[in-house]
Amino acid sequence: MLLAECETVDLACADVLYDSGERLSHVYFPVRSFISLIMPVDACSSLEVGLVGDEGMLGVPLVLGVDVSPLRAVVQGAGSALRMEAATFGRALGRSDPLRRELARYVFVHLHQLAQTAACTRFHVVEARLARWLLMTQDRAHSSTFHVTQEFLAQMLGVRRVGVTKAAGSLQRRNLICYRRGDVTVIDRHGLKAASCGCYKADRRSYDRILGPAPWATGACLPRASAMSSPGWTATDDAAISAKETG
Amino acid sequence: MLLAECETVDLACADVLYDSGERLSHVYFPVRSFISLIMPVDACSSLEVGLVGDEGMLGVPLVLGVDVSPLRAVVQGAGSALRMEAATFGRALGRSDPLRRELARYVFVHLHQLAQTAACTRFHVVEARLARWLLMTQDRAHSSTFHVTQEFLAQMLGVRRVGVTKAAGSLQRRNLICYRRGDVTVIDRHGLKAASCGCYKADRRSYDRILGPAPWATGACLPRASAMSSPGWTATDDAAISAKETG
DNA sequence: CGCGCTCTGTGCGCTAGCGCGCAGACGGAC
DNA sequence: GTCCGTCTGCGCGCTAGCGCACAGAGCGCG
Repeated sequence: MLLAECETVDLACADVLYDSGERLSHVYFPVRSFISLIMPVDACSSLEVGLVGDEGMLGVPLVLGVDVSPLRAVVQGAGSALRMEAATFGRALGRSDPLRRELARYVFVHLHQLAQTAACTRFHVVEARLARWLLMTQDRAHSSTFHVTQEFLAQMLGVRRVGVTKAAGSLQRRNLICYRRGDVTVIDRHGLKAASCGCYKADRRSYDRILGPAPWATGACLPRASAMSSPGWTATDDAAISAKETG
Repeated sequence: MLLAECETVDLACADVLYDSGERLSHVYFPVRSFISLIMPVDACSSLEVGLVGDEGMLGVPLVLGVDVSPLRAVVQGAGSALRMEAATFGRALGRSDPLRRELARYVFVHLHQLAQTAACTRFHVVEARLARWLLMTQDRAHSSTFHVTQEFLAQMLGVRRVGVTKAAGSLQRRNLICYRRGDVTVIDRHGLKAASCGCYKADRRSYDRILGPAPWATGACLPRASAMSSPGWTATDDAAISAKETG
């Protein structure tokens, strides 16, 4: 029902869907794309505080009845997404109690992730944070290979590029990833988890607990999050990834 | 209407209203007390990610339909608060659309504050963060003097006690505050703002924009936030503080 | 009055990460 | 093949904050 009022759009890498302080014109439901939520702090520093893929939605403030975003939304993985006018979304929200309830739960997960990120950013070393970031991205890219430059990563983690170079080099030497000119491949997902801080697992646990099986954990259509996620992703990759999740 | 279903409780300093992962039995509306929201990361480190006084409420997850809290809530300023059973609160929420809308806006502000804190914690030096913290606390204590040890502050800011000692010493030498065995007095609020990072002002702007005049900005009963705040606080201090806010 | 607890201040060696600048490596465009 | 832009790797000096340990200062309590 919700999908009927959406239009499909293709998002290109580095597109800015909205900037900090801007009005939200649409909500987005990524299908194969995924998007970074970035908190700018001054002209040259910023920090990623959230990552949205087909497990979530972009436009949390609209769920809360506010039409400006404190965060910048930057497309990090190109691909398709469904989107809906803010006003249409507001009406849909008003009509459907279950939708409102489901999205409220998603807001909670987002909130939890924010708090987790705040603490993680404060206490954990770059290498562990990088490992966490790679795992999160892999989940949303539904692929163990994706494109991301160290410069971009540095912006996300709020560190210097050199810091990323060192951390990535270390992970590569330990045969956990392979990094070649912007193309990362996760080789040893299990090892990467061990190298990451507990924050990755904490995020996942929170999501699964509140919203049930996520796109990365099941091959079937999501029973509870169906309103938020979208059909169209292939189950094969996810299942392959999930099979390794036992660690 | 909401107040009728609340009971008044007295909160003592260092009371833990709920711990991370615990079920939320009540929501709280601080009257003269204020409460720190803390994200524990491991046994010995934690980070304050929110502060709730009479301008807000404790129990955001319940607004979102989730009954566990990812955060620990510790009473930081002793005093009275109104509280309400989680179930009763849920019913009230279901009955009143305006209440739900108002609280959703508060959740948004909380969310914004979380993101702000994440970035602040990453980029700003201890001294600036301390200044921000003191200003936030002064707002909620409705007094320029309050009790807080450096040890506690260190926990909140996620740094060593020594770091706080140095930062507080610096602020004191600059005649912005007076620190004597756990009793802090803000002497020069304006100067303290200058010494703090922009995050304090950003928080305030966000609150005022979304929820309108807060208890710290007006002597009248809040027109929009009345469901969340409570009568009983004296306007004099706030007015006195507000008078200096022009900076 | 003196004991003991709590809170603050300091010193020292260490590390992670910063700012800057530069060199090499890869790869697409012409 | 050559050129040039992009991406990665490294060196160097520096700072903020860490871990640890200890000294003094205020204050309540017996």
